[in-house]
Amino acid sequence: MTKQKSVSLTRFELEIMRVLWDLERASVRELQENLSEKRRPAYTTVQTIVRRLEEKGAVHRLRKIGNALIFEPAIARKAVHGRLITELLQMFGGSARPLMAHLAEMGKLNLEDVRELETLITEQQENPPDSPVAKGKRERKAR
Amino acid sequence: MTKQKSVSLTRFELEIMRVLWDLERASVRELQENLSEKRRPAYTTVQTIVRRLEEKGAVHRLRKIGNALIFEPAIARKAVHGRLITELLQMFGGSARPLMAHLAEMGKLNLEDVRELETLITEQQENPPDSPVAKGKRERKAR
DNA sequence: CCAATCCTACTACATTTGTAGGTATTGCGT
DNA sequence: ACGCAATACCTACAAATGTAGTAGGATTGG
Repeated sequence: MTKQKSVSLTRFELEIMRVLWDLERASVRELQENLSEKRRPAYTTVQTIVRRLEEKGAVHRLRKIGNALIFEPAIARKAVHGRLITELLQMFGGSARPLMAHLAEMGKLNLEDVRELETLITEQQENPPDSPVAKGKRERKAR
Repeated sequence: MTKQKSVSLTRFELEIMRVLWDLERASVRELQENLSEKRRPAYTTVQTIVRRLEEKGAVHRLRKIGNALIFEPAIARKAVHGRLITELLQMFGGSARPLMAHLAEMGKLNLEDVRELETLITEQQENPPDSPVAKGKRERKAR
C-alpha cells in the first residue's frame, strides 16, 4: 500500500534528489549549496526543479523554518535506483551478466567486492524478503 | 586514435542504436520494424532520429540498396554502455558495490553469476589490458 | 516598527526531444 | 520510357527540460 506512481526523473532532477536523499531534508538554499561545484545553477533554477519534483510527487514540504520551506523525499532512493537499474539492464538484454562483466573490465570490481557479494547473496537466500527481522525502520540519524 | 567524441544519446536514440547494434546494419525501415511492438513511432519519426544520430556521429551511411540508405553504427556499443554505467555509478556514489547489492536484491544475480564473474576477474588480472593476445578483433560473426 | 534580507510564487524563454506531415527523388517493373 | 511505390529530405510543432528574472510576502536584527 501507499504505492506511489513510479515517477520518471530527468538528469538534473535526479541530481537534486541525490542531494536531498543525502541530507534527508533540506531547504532550496541547502540543496543548491550542496550541488557539485560544477553545474550549480542559479537559486531560482533549483527552486524550479524542486517545484517540478513536488508536482511529480517526488518530494513534499515537511514544514517551514523561518520563511523557508523544508523539503523531504517522498519517494525512496531505492525505488528510483531500482528503476534506473532495470532500465540500464534492458540495454544489456535484461541480464546482469554483461553489466557485471563491463564493470569488471572497467576495473570497478575487484575480487574483494565479488567475495562480499557472494556472502550477501547467500544471506539473502537464507533470509527471504519479508522476514520479520527487517520489518519497520532500520536506522535513524540524529539531525 | 580515431577517438570519437563521447556523444550523449537520448532514450529513444539509444533504443534505435540498440536495434542497429543488433542488426549490425539496417535501413530505416528495418529499424522501425525491429522496434518493440510497444512504442513504435511512425516511419518518419524513426527517420528523424536516425538523421540526428548521423549528425551526432553515432551512425553513418554504409551504402545504398535500391533507393534505401543502409546505416551502420559509428560508435561502439561498448563505449556507450560504458558511459551509461559510469553515469549510473555516480548515482551510487561512484562505487560498484551498492549497485551490485541492488542487483542481488532484485534477484538479478545468483551465485552462479558471481562465481563466473570471479573467474573473469581473475583472468583479467592475469591478462592485463593490452596483452598481445587480445590485440585486434576478437570475434567475427558470419552474416 | 521598519528596513534590509531572504524566500516563495509566478512567468518567461531557449534548447532538446519526440513525433510526424508534405514534397522531392529514385529505382524498379513492365 | 513511364508511372508506381518506396524512400529521402525538409519543415513544423508540441512537450519536456534547463535556466533564470521579477514581484511581492515573510522574517528578523536593531
